[in-house]
Amino acid sequence: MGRIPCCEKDNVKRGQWTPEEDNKLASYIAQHGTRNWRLIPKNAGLQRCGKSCRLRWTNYLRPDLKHGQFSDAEEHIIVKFHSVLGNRWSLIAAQLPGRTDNDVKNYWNTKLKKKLSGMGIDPVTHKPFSHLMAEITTTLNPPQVSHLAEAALGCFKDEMLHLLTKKRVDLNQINFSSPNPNHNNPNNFNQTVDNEAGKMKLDGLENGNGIMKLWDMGNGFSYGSSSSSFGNDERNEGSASPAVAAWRGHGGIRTSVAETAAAEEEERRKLKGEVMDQEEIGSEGGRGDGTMMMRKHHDQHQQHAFSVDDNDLWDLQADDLINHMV
DNA sequence: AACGGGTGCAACCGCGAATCC
DNA sequence: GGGATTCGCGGTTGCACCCGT
Repeated sequence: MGRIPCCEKDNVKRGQWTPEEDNKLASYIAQHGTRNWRLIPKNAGLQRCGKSCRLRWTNYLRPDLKHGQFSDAEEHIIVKFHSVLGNRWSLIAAQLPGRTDNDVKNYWNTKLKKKLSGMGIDPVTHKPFSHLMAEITTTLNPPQVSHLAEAALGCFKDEMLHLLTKKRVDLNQINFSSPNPNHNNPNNFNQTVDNEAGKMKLDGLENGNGIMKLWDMGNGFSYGSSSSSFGNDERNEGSASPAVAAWRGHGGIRTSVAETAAAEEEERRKLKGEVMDQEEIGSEGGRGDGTMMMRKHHDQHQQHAFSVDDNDLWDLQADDLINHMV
C-alpha cells in the first residue's frame, strides 16, 4: 500500500544542484520546453527526478526570476495579500513578478511573520494580539478565560511585553467589556467559539458584494498611523477563508488552468500597475472578475489603506520591533 | 579558535487537483 | 466514466552560513 513514489529513488540524485546539472536542465528546457517533467531528466541526461527538476527550474533557473532582497513595496504586497488570502503562496507570488511561491513563503516565515509579531499583530489573523485577547474574554466563560489567558500570555509574552513597553496600545484603554452585548449577561456566556465563528462567517458572506468586512477593535489600533493601515481596511473577521470563498463566489481568483497565460499576465500587469502606480488606476475601466473587484476595493481605499510613506510602524527598525526587552 | 544557537534558503515530501488515455 | 499519470501547492526539513559567547 502507500503512495507510489514519483520516481525510482535508488537511481536518483538528491540534494544541492551542481552548476553542470543546472546547465543541462536549462539548456534542455530552452530547446524543448517543459512539456513532460518526468521525461525531462531522462532526456536531459540528469539523474534527478522530474519533480526535482521542475522545482529547480521554477524556483531558481527560470530566466524571469528576480533574485535578491524583497523591496518594501513587495513586503507590503505580501502582507496585504496574506491578510486576505492566507497561506496561498502561489496566489500571493503571482502578484509579485519574478518571485516564486517558495520565495514568498520563505520570506514570510523568516522575516515578515516575526516583524508582524514584533508589531503586536498576530500574523495568522492579522489582528492585534490585544484584540484577540479581548475576543477571548467575550466568547468564553470566566474560568476558561482565565486558563486560556494564562496560556496565551505564555505564548504571547513577548508580544504583550512589546505592547506594554512600546505603548502602542494602552491596555487601560482596551475595552474588555467589548461590543458584544452578551458579555454583560452571565447567562449568555455559554456562547461558544463555534457560534461566534459562525457569525463571523455569515458576516463575511453576507456583507454584500463579497467584500471582506472591516473588523473594528474599537480602540483605534491600526497597522500604521491613524490615517493609514498596513493591511486592507476591510479585514475579514477571523480566518480569511470565508471571505475568500465569498470573494471567489463573485468570480474572485482565477484558479482554472483553462485561464490562459495571457489573461494571467494581463492580470498580473494590472495588479502590478495597481501597486506601482496607484495614481493612474482610478480612471481605468472595470472588469468582471475578482481581480478587478480587489482592485476596485483597493481603489476605494488606496488613499489610506496602502500608503508606504505614512506608515511609521512599518518603518521601525527590526531591532526596535523585536528586541523590546530592556 | 572552537562551539552552539539562530537564521535563511534550497530542496524534499505528501496530498489534492487536473489532465490524459 | 474511471483509473493512471502528471502537475502544482503548501508544509516541512536539511544544511550552510553567521554571530555571539
